[in-house]
Amino acid sequence: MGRPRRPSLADVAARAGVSIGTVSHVLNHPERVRAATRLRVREAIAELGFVRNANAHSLAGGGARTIGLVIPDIGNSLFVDIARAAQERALENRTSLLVADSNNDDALQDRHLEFFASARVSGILLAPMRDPGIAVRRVRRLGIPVVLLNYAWDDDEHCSVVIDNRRAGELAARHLLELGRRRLAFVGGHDELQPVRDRREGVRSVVAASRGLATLVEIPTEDLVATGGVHAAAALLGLPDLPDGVIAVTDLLAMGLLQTLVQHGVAVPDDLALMGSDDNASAWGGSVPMTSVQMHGRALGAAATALLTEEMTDADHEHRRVEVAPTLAVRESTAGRAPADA
Amino acid sequence: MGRPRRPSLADVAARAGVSIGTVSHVLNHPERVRAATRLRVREAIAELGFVRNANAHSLAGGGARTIGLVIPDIGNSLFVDIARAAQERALENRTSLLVADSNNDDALQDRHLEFFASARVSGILLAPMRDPGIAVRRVRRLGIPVVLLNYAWDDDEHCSVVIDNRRAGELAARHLLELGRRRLAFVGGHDELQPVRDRREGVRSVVAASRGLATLVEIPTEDLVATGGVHAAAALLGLPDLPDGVIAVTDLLAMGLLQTLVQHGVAVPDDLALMGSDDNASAWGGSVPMTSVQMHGRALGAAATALLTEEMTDADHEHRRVEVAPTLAVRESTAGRAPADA
DNA sequence: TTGAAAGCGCTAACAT
DNA sequence: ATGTTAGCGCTTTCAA
Repeated sequence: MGRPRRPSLADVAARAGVSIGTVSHVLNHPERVRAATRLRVREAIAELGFVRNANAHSLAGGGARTIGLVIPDIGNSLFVDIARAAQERALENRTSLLVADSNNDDALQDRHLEFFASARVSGILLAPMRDPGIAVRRVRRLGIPVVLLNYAWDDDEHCSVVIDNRRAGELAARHLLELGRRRLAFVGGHDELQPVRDRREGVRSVVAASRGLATLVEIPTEDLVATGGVHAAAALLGLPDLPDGVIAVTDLLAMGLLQTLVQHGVAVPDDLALMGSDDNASAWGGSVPMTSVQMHGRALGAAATALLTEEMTDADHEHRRVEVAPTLAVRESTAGRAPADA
Repeated sequence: MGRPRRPSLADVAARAGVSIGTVSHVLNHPERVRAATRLRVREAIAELGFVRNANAHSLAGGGARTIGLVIPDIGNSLFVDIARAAQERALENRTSLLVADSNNDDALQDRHLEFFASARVSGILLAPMRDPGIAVRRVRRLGIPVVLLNYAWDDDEHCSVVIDNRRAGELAARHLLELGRRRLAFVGGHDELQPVRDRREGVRSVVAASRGLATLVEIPTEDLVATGGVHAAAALLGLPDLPDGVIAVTDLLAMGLLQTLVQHGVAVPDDLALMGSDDNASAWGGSVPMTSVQMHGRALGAAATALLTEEMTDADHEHRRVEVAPTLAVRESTAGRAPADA
């Protein structure tokens, strides 16, 4: 009892019979210490179970080697992909990646930002659902680099990596038109969400360009997961004329649609071609593999981390915006059996 | 230019015309400060964009109010559920939840543990895939409480919250037997993974108890996601006698199986009843909703956080083990249309 | 090669 | 109610 918890540098130094400065050296500049001493110190560290206090380390000027990632939804595979790739890139630079989920809550997002800021992380990756507003400015004022992910925000204060969501919508609509579908529907979300808005714009523009060849009906949903799809399917079925080509703004939504439509005897893709976007890893596991617009989350995460790393290290860094192009993954839900899958 | 970055308490104090101690007080014990002064200080804080340095805060003895969660796979919905519930509970106590994904890599898991230890977080939730070994002991020696999630480790040094995986296996096997299935198959994973082992034991015990009524074939897979299921389906189809009841150790695996089996003309559930476990949110979105053993990740996460919080605050804390009972969610993949779904 | 000492930004006594 | 000051554990000159 009473044995000092949390051994400090001083404890290690005492045990190894050296000064505290020497211990610090074997931690940070081992080459400046004689091999024998180094060994002795390392033994003391092991025996004491010493773990360097990162707070003191950081306070005293040691580099932070931590980056924070703030995502709106840890259940969304796009952000999972982003996180995975970001972590891989971060580890290559010997830095840790911490993930904070803001659960689509702006206040929580701000809390997380503030937290990372107060922890003085070396950089932040932020994937906001809405305008991150002043919170992100606060962070920047502290000199902590922030890279915006998946959100187009026009100012030149930070780098950003975005998906061309408009193009995603265009790809989807064009695909259905090429399959001969004419009565299109766009299912998804509220206007408040930029990616939803952009994808819908893309769809609209293609339909508009068809000069009356195709029609478009838009069905908003409360959420972007399977439940929303189930409700939207009911709305579709209530239409006087069932669409023959449906674009869901997320794969989960498409899954919910699929399930309900099939239960009501609608043949997919014969009666109705259905597609999602995001290329959710789980979406292609169903019995009708889902056509989707791939968003390349891994590319997003990797690019963002690269930008952040550059900003963290290069003194003369110029803010840039990287666009990741979506691509089409054609599967059974639009193309039928024997699809030209990737 | 050269205006001092990262305003400190001293800067705020100077700007507000008070002492540094006063500023600290408005941060930590606002009631001890006259309203007018408080206001002045808060204005200075806002104008300067001051964000308290958590490192210094923690160093000087301020509570950490952070808990770290280490999970093996951020793509697994069980851990996503755990993380969500843990975050909710943590927020109720005004503490932040940081997630680190160890990507099924023991070395990375240790790194994350070490990181949280060095950051002197107030507690750690650890969901290990294998024996966390000495790394977790290191953390404990620092006096940081650790709660083990989803892993039964017999020692009395920490609390743990576990799923009764054996029971999960039993539930699954019993369900299939009750449906009249006799030729069972268990698909999934290597022996190295405790949850897999336990679930299989549960299945075996039920089959054994049937006294020859039922048979069981076991099919290992390389991974626990859809790909593994696709391969396993091939193995199933190659069997002299196709099983009529298949238990996949994860839902993703079951999804892969389903897709491939259906493509080969096997009717689910008529020819073959198929079920998974974990109750992956996305699994029930397919056109054949998947029967699954629900693992109640949210309950796990909530219980673990509660235990951790207790250990963090109560001086006289007794380590406990909480068991969360799995339950059956019967859906179409075993019961056919009009299932008795929850 | 090693030791001594001055902070880093903050909290919490203790004074006033 | 507010100011002063001694650390917290570490890094980093600077001296020895």
